[in-house]
Amino acid sequence: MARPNKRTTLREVAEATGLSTAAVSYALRGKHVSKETEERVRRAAAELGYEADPIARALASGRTSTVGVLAGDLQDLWQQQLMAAIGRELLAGDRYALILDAGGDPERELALAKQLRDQRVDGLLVSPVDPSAEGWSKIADAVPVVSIGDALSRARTAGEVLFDNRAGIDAVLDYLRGLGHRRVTVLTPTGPSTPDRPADVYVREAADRLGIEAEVLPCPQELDAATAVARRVLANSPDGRRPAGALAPPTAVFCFSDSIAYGVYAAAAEASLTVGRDLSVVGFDDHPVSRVLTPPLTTVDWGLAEIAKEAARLAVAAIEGRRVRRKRILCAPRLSERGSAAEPGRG
Amino acid sequence: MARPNKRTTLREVAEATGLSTAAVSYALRGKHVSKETEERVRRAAAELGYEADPIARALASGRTSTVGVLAGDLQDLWQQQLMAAIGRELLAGDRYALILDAGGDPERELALAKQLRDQRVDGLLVSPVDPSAEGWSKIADAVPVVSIGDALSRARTAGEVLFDNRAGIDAVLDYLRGLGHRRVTVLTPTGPSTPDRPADVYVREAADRLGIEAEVLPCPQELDAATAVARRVLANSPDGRRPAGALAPPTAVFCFSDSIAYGVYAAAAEASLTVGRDLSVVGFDDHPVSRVLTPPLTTVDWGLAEIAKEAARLAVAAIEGRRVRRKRILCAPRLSERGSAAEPGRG
DNA sequence: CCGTTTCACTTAACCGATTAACTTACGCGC
DNA sequence: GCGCGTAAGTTAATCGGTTAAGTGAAACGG
Repeated sequence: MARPNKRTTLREVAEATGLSTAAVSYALRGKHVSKETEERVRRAAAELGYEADPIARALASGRTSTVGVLAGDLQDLWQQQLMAAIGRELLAGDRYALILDAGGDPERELALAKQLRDQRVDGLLVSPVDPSAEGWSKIADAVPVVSIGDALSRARTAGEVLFDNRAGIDAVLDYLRGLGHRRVTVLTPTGPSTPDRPADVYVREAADRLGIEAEVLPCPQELDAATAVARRVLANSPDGRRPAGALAPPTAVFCFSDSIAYGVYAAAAEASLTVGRDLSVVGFDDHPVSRVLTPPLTTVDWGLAEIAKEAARLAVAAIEGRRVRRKRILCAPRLSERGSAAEPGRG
Repeated sequence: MARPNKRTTLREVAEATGLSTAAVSYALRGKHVSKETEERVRRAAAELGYEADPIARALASGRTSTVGVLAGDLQDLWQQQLMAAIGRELLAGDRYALILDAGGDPERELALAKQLRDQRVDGLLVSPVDPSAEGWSKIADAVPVVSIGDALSRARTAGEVLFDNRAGIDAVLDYLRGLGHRRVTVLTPTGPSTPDRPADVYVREAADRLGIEAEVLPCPQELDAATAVARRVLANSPDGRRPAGALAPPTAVFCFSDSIAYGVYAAAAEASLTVGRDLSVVGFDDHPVSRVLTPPLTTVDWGLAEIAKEAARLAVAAIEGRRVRRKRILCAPRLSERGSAAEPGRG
């Protein structure tokens, strides 16, 4: 009524009740005031439509009941799923999730993380582009950080939700080997900061152990780019049109993300190869759409819902200052065997 | 060096340079101070590693160089794409996009919008669950709001990016009719607040005009739920197993979103129907994955990149107080004709 | 009956900036 | 030499809360 387009402030509630601003502030947060006063204040606040200004509160108290969620690359379908799941999980716990996208740029990633820290997010969840960056350390000192997918090697984080990549790789390669494949191309995501990806090492180890000839190639997540890479992989393909000096054609492609696998599907279609018969494809995320492809993509399910739940739990625990049994959650892979991988046909 | 884990404040820079905090504040923002002083201040600030506290700044100035992006439902694949695109667009313009997810809940949507307004986002982009809600009005009075997909009927927004649904519906139904379809099921997204969707009306009008028998059914976006609905639609399907009293089976399904179409693909596969031969399916978003399906999904392309660009442009213009020629952008549909729709086979 | 808690508030400092209003000093025209 | 405009800073209020420290009165133990 009073001033149009102006919010009611704490002071106004104080004047309305004849109390001090401090009393009102305490009352609204249920701290050492009499039952009656609290009730009186609540009533007045409701009447005036008072709602605390989060910015002022953040400045004074240093807290915001807000959690930052930083995606390394929101273009990636799987990260989209992850962010959605985390957001929902946090919302269920009455905290606002602010989702930011680093767009795959390590510098931007740190800049955004700092921005969030400065905005006083109570906690920060990251699916990092560059987990080994120096900068994480200072950030993790100022706000509890939970990382997902990769451990932040130089920071003391509040928790980590990691994937047992070794087990996942073993499972997939075992499976392919069991089907009879001996020549597998492995497409791993290109990352700016990955001089010697542990995943690559695992692949080689597993391949050696199983007697599989594995060719590891970096591949972008984005569909068109992935398709282009896949085209090159299939160029030296079963029908014999293979350039001199090219590697032998793979009978199976193991993709480190389902979006990469989609690129392979697209390239296979162009080359008139039938996935699941002429070419086996295995993914690594279990994106919902993977079930709809023809044939449905055989992939690795890491339990997205639980990942989100665990990550949120770790963050909330850290925010509330609770200790937690295990700061490091290791997700186990479950192979979702569907139709896209089969025995190699003609080699 | 001085105090560990404590940021340098404006005051400290002031003391270091022997100036007042006001002078430093002005200097850092290049306002009426001498060149030399400005230089001196910059140097000192850099030396002390000073960075302005965004919260304090927001409280004092009311601005944040931050834009809120509110997704009605981040579970929806298309909105995921949209959010990613918008985030990237804004980042390119040096503004941070804070993405929030309302989870399809209209009340939560407004609560989050208020939260963002209170956090002093400079602008707000919304892909609304409930565009007709009262609450938008107060929010749009406090911060420039650009809505995407639906106009906020009760608010004075800073801009709108809408889809020419009528044209899209006409294009699709025209196309299906041209192929020979006379019996089409239309799956529109379930929305909590849609008592009489204009889209439904358009469909009926177009169907009447074209002599098509259209059955409009609400359908959730989420894959499993959509599959369930699609199963029911196909239950009374070409092979004759149709329950007594059921509607005649459609020869084509027109889905108001690609994710719904994915559900139809899944249900069709279960029923051993070949999409593009036994059943025609058309989508409405052009999600990247749609190209990878077998057959590739015929769908409507609205130009996601341009939508994001226009929305960001409108928001930025409003934030900077610039006037803009057209506040209302109407996106034209482009039918991406691929393999999922064909002439009806045996009916 | 006195000293000590405890309760229920109040006072006032503080968070870290921005910004309106005021002060100085200098240069300039006449 | 005087008044005036302007450039370059300073002072202090303000944004809207939180919170440590203080105060006065009632309750309580001995």
